[in-house]
Amino acid sequence: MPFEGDSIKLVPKLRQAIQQAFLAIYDLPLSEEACSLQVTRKEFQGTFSLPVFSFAKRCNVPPVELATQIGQWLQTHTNLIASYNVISGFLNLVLHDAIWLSILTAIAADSTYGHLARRMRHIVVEFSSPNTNKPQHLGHLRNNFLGSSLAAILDAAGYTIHKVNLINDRGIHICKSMVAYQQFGGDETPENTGIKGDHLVGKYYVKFDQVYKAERALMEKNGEDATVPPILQRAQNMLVEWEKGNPDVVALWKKMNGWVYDGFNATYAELGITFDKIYYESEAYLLGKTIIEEGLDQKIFYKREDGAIAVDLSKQGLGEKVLLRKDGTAVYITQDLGIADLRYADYHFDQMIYVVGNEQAYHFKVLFAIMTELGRPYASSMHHFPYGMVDLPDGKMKSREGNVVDADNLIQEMIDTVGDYMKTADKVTKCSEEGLQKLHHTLAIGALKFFLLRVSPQKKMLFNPNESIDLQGDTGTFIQYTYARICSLTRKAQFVPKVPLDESTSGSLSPLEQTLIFQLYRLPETIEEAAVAYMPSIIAHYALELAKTYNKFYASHLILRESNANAKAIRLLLSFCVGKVLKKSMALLTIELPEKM
RNA sequence: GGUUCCGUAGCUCAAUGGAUAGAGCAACUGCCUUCUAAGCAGUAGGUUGAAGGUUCGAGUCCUUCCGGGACCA
Repeated sequence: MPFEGDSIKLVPKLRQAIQQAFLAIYDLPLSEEACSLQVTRKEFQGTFSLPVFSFAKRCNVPPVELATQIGQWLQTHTNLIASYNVISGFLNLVLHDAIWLSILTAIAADSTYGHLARRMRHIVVEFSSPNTNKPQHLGHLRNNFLGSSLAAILDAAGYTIHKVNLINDRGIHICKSMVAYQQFGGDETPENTGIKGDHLVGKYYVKFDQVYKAERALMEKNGEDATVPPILQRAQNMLVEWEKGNPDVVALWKKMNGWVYDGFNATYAELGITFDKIYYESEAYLLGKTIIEEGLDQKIFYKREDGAIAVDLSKQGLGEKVLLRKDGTAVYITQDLGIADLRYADYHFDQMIYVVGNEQAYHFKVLFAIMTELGRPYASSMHHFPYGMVDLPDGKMKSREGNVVDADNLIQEMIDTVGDYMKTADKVTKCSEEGLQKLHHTLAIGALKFFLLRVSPQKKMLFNPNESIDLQGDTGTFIQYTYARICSLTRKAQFVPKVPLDESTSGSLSPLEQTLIFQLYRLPETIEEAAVAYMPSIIAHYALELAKTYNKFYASHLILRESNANAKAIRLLLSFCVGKVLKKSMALLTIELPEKM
């Protein structure tokens, strides 16, 4: 549990004390590792617990007796423990209030609390990576949020982060919407239709699929070979023309991609998603092709009889993988090879993280295996961060069939939901019309982000479009509300953090106050844990727990109206710190907190 | 067929190998003349997919099976 910036060194001190106790009483030397403390369950009194079963066995002393002796020793030989209790082999430790108060003041005084010591390591996080043939949907939202949150968490954990986006702007799927637009689009533009650019292009991607299916059905009915219907043939031809640089094709491609970028940028802006650099596959697929030449020269790759270039990864259990089609066009992985080299040249990263859905796990195993075969020094630094799909009640989303929860629509629906809720629940927030719009937006985006981030990344999750995302219970809104409450208190008290507290400030803390300070104390270790596990959900649950405890505290303690000046000062400072830590935690999830709501 | 991820309350999700498996939603009962009721307190809800194994202790680790998803042929 120890972490950088723990000025109190509470846990290390406790562990050392436990080591000393075992040595003094049982002449048993223990590593600090062995003295691992856990958090006391809330039904028992105490903060830290030491399970003594394994020690009892080694010392040949009954667990309860051993726990009692250690507890006794700690109480008399250290200034940390106020009391202890032993329940069936667990030694529960209650700390002195003075310890808690010194921790509280240390947290209040630490302007960078929640930032771990810098490590001289660069991490590139790639996320979002949309295709330019359709607008973004709910699945992209999970990706965007996971990627930006992971980047924020790793940044707080001390790494230097580079957020990059890789736009899939070329390839057969892009040609499909281009072909359909060419054939059916007339002179439609985002301007003359009023349709957002990415949605307009997406419309033709769906159109392509409809025509393709109709053509197939007709050919099958006529007993013809239906593997390549005319519209697909046109798309394949277009891809070849594009790679040749046919001016008309390139012009169309540029025009349609431009529309999509305008649309994407609007969505990113709405969500507060930013990147340090954007890569385009169209700029790297040729580099990928030169790497394929390199692999051929080194006999790592080979040319198949049908003319396709492939690599044999059967000894890694991955089978044969095609790297270049028989017509010479690049496949998905061709460009990833090029991009990898390009990015290493740009950043010399110590770690490269791909935030991509778990359905592409095989793809990344292959990519990393190839980079290893090619002897790239950074091959072992590349990691796939897989996350589960967002499913709908009736199954998977399918863009081609238009069966998707569109990101832009969902955002707007959430904003409307917030507005409706405030109207029907008669929530009045005193602010300008502009401020109200901003509030609706903050609450809507916050609820959406939290909904998607509180679930463990690797698990698939379910979204029911018929039920709007809750604004009550374990939600982002709950945390935003808690924060707004705290701001209201500190505003009314005209509170300015005063650290250290007056010498006279002491007094006993309630169990809830102790718990709150302990939870505040756990922020850095929680960040560390989330960074190691790549799990924003850990931060989400931490923030929820903190907000829950605070609301219990708020309901059961007087703060502004407390007559005891010491207690009031402590509770205000505690509230201030909870607000500060909530804000920091939510920032790690890229969620904003309103000061009033 | 092979690889891999998952399976916990009616639903959505938690639980560094630790104590009586926890929250929220939905249902029900209380609490606003007092610091924001988007809140708080309470009731009810479980054979952690199944069976073995490892050990002081398994939802968690191992094996097999069942069920679901994804990927690779």
